[in-house]
Amino acid sequence: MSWNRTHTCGELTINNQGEEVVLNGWISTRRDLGGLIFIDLRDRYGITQIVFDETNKELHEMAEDLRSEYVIGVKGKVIERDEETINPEMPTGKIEVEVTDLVVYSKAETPPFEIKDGIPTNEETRLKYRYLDIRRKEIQDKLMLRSDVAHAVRNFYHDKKFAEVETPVLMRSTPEGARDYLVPSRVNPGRFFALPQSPQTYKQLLMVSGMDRYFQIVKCFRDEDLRADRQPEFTQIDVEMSFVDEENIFEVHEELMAKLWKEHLDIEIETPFQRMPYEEALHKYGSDKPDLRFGLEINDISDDVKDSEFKIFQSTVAKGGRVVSITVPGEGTMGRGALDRLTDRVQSQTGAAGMIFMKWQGGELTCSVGKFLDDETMANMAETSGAKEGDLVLILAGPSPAVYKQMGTLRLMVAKDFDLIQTDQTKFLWVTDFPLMEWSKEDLRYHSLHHPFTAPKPEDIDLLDEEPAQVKSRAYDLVLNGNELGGGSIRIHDSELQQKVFNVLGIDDEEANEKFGFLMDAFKYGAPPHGGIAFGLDRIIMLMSGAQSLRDVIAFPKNQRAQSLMDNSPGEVDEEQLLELHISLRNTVNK
RNA sequence: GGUCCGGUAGUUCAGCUGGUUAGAACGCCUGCCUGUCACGCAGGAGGUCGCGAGUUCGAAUCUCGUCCGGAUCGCCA
Repeated sequence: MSWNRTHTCGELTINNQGEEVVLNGWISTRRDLGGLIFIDLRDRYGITQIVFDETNKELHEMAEDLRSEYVIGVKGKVIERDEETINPEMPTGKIEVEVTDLVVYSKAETPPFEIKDGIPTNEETRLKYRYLDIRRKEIQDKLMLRSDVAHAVRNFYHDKKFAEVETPVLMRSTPEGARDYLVPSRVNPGRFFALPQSPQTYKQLLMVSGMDRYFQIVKCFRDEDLRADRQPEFTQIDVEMSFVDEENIFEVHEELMAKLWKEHLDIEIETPFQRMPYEEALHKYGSDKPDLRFGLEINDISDDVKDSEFKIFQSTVAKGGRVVSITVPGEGTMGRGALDRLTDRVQSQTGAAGMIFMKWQGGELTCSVGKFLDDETMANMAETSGAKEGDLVLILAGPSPAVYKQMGTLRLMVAKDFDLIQTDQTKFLWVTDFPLMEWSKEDLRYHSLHHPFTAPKPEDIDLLDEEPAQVKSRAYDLVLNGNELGGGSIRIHDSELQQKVFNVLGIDDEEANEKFGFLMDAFKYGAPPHGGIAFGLDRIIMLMSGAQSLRDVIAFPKNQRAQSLMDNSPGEVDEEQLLELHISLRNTVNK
């Protein structure tokens, strides 16, 4: 049984002086001065110092046995501290509680790591004892931010007349996209549910149903390899709206983002956000999620060098590739060794064949392949690159668009190396006009860039048959400081067009009908034009809180092998369970 | 699946050109201490150097294999 607390450990101030109070909490630290014992009592709300002196011998003896992380309750009186013993660092630092009664609810073993902020303990240990990790304030703060943001998001959509609708977690597996997590059906031998990669089809069906505006904060699942910013189960803010175009969706969500950043980080965000077509993002920044907090824009110097003596430049341009550059201001003094190391990194991280550099120093242009280039060519290259005296120009050559992506990676590397990123800035950006599909060399067919329900730009529909790769889509991504926060599109709401897109994607009528027949049928009964978007809530919280890893903003995350080190999942199951599910394990599985 | 980094006390790390009994800090335990808040002081316990094989008179140290963790590429509509 527990004593009813009168206050939390974060709320007593000088105004409570003289009050008899009851506190419950964990022992954070104990400072035993012999006749006097101080304890920092901790709960989610804060820390309050409690004091035991020797006026009550029995109580003092009990206090001597208290240890870190014991869970206790105390009754006592709020005392104003003497001037010289005030702790200005703590909100409760002007008072302490003089204990008159103590109960130990539960003792604690010494934890494997200290429960305090800034510990260097490796993640493996922290994940195994995640319940202890979450006792730490810096993790609790992140979970509280997440809780507050989720609350604000719900209020925001409810205020705008969105309906919060839950969609199935057990659904059918669909082709396209990420690998599904599968769930066997006991009552349907040999059949499987899939966990949703997103509630995409359901939210579109809700539009057909006339729900008009839908949102959901919903778990999604993708069975792909993990990264610091990628977990197998993650949470989306999922949205769909009827009778809208891109601008309507942008407007609502610019307001949402501005509100979140203002109310939770006290950062003013200007709206509307900048918009940039995919092609511009690729050509200027070498990325579909450009970080706009620094310059280093990419220049196309192909025309300057296509007739030069340097064979690589010549042949690259002749084969339809590009020669591109970035100019690093004031770094013309960079030494050969440093440039070689940078070249190595570029090669190993981007697959670029090599890197060429040019320096402008003392009024003279020098280039690593200068003996093949005349002065005029180098002058043109420098001019197109926007270089000035003292600058360094880095050049890559290769097939497009690969060379742009390589340059995009180099651009980020250089920005980090030379500390060019203005980290105090918050640069939201809509990237628009994505290609609808791209050719997959592996599968020898077209793949949707976004998903197969994305509407093509009306003016490009005629290109679907002849040049699918040229068709632009009505998809958009929201990017923040080089991170993809979310993406969406205006959807196809016409069953014939949908069927056509499936066909171009290599899904024949029969398969389309089998896998997506329900959606195309639905469109035959009156489908409103509609579109939507989904944001990664985990990623938003990660960026808002400055966390380095998604794992820090998820209460119970998985490690890189998609395992939970705490409960040791996934685990084996009994033969009997498998039997019920009509499943037998292949003998390639190592037991 | 590839590449890179790492694995030594409860924790974080040092030791790694092979050579006495594997060290430090924090934590933990004991004692002293009435104004601490990173309390202080004195003392103490704590190790299968991830695991296996090899080289060697001798391996934490060198080699190979393997397991584990992380970063990253592929992958992620």
